This record gives sequence, C-alpha cells and structure tokens, in this order.
Amino acid sequence: MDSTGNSFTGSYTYTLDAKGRINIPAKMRKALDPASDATFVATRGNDACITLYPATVWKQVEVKLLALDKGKPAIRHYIRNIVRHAEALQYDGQGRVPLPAGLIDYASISKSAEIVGMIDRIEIWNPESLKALETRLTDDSEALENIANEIDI
Amino acid sequence: MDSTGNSFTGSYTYTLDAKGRINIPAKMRKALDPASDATFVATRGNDACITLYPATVWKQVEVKLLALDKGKPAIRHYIRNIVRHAEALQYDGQGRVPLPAGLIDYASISKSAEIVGMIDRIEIWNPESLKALETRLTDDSEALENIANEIDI
DNA sequence: TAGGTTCGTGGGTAGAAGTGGGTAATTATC
DNA sequence: GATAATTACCCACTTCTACCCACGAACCTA
Repeated sequence: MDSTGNSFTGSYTYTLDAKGRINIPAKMRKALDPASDATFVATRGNDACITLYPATVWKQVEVKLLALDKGKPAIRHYIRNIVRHAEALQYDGQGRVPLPAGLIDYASISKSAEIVGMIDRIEIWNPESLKALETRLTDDSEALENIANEIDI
Repeated sequence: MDSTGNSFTGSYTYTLDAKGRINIPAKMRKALDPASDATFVATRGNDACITLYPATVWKQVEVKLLALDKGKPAIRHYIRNIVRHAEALQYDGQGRVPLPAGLIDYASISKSAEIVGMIDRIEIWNPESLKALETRLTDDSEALENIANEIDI
C-alpha cells in the first residue's frame, strides 16, 4: 500500500490534560516513519473519532484529493469537509500533541481517551463511544464473518 | 501535482478589522512557499467565497486559463470573471492582507470570516454562508460516498 | 532485588500570534 | 497645486502556545 514503515497496533487509554494535550504512545512514536518528522495530521474520522495520519501518509491523501475534478461543487465540498478539519500536529519533547478543540468536540472526548492503532493510521476515541459502536457492530457478526472469509487471515 | 510546498489545512475564524484587513493564520503563512514572497492572489471563488492562491499557484492558473479556447464566448466570460477580480495581496508585518471591497461584497463578509485551507489554496467565507452550503450539500450524502469509494482514503 | 532508564502526566514561562490603532507616505480630487 | 482620502508601515496590548523542567510510576537490566 505505502512504502513507509508505519505500523500502528494496540490500544491505549490515556488522559487529556488541562491544555488539551494527549500523549502519543511510545510504541507508536517509534513506529512513526522518521520522514514524518514527529508529525501527524489529525482530522475527523469516518466514525465518531479523531484520525491521525502520519504526515507522509497524509501527503498521499492530499495528492489524491488534488487529482479530483474541482469543477464539480460536490467534490469541492468533499475536499473542503476533509481538509478544513485537518491540522498538522508535531509532538513535543514529552511525546504529546495538542488536539484541536473542534476535533475533541467532534469525538466527544472529555478527559479519558482511547488510542487505537489502525496499521497505517491512529484513531482516538471516547472510550464509551468506541465500546458502544463495538457492541452494536459485533451483533452483526455475520457481516464480520463474511469479511474474514474474504481476506482469509 | 505542483512542486510547491504549499499545503493549507484547517479552519480559522478571524475578524475583519475596521480597515478591511484580515489575518492570514500563522500556520498558513508558514505553509506558504517562500517563492510566493508573502503574496497571495485573491479572486472570486467558484463558490460564494474569496479564493486566495499562492502567487506561484496563481501563475499556473494563468497558464491554464490561457490554454482555454478563447473562441467561445462562454469561456471568454469565464476567464474575464476570474481575472478582472484578481488582485495580488502581500501580507504586512503582522501577517494581514487588505481584502478588496468588491471581494468582501461578493462573499457577503461583514465582521467575522472563516478561513479554510484547501490544500493548494485558501478560501475565505462568511461563516453563515459556509454553514448553509455545508448542510445543503451534506444532505446529498450518496454523492459523497461515491467520491470516497473512488479515491479510497 | 536494586538501580537505572523510560514513560505518562502536570505545570511554568518566554515568545509568538491575533487584534486594535496611529502616523507618514502615497494617491486621488477639485 | 492644495487638500482630502487612501494606503502602507509601525507600535502596542492581550491572549495563546510551544517549549522547558519536574515528578512519580512502570519497566528493564544486571
């Protein structure tokens, strides 16, 4: 898929401090491609979470978006809706990034947040929202089986 | 796509001062290709907003416009409409640009304005207009899904 | 098990960023 | 050519943020 060394796995529950900062798990910092220069791009996830792309992966997203036909209003809208919530975040000496208020709000995160590895990207969840979604989707276990069969892990 | 370092993201709500000036967000100033010499070209956007192109990107726009078939009246009209409202703006020591009155009027901006990154360009909106357009277009979520599937982010 | 190192979290501070306004130079008007 | 209007540039103030230091807990190592 991509040529970077990014490979984020695992799940960690960390706390947001008073300044809206959250720690990037050390393992994920180590997994981050050095070409990303300690920088993630945060934006709205497809689900009710914050998605963090390594800077290098985000560049690829941008290339794809730029290639779209901007003559069409729906496409401009699509691009705007993704990009306008996107912000580059470089973690500090302690490995923390400041999460933009708008994104914290979007993901309904207050104090505690769950950081989930998604291979080439990271998701940050309100633990309750994640649990709720899990139980809801797990009930539809047939669909999951179908996917599992499809890719044959 | 383009060889510049421009990559504008995020959304900021700033105020127009009494002199019609607006601040270019610091992150966007930093993202601006130095070759643009702190200069944007402002013109009418395809939507009801002001579009700011980095000077270097504007050069490419001009090339594309020149390549169009000027034999057709509709195309001449299209070119004229973009170019006649275009104005180069260099930001001052505080990072502000003076917005031409005609463009402020076109975008129906009064006091508050939303500055939106669009990767290789910037848009300046009346916050209400943007919100209205968003809700209108988001309703057509089917079209958006199709785009999403197409590019597979 | 003892010591050292890394990790997650809290908080202080200098500098940057956003905003308002003043003054001088430039341009336009009569 | 004098005056008015506009524009460009600078200074000032408040708020915010990036960066630094610090501490306890967990982990690893010998």
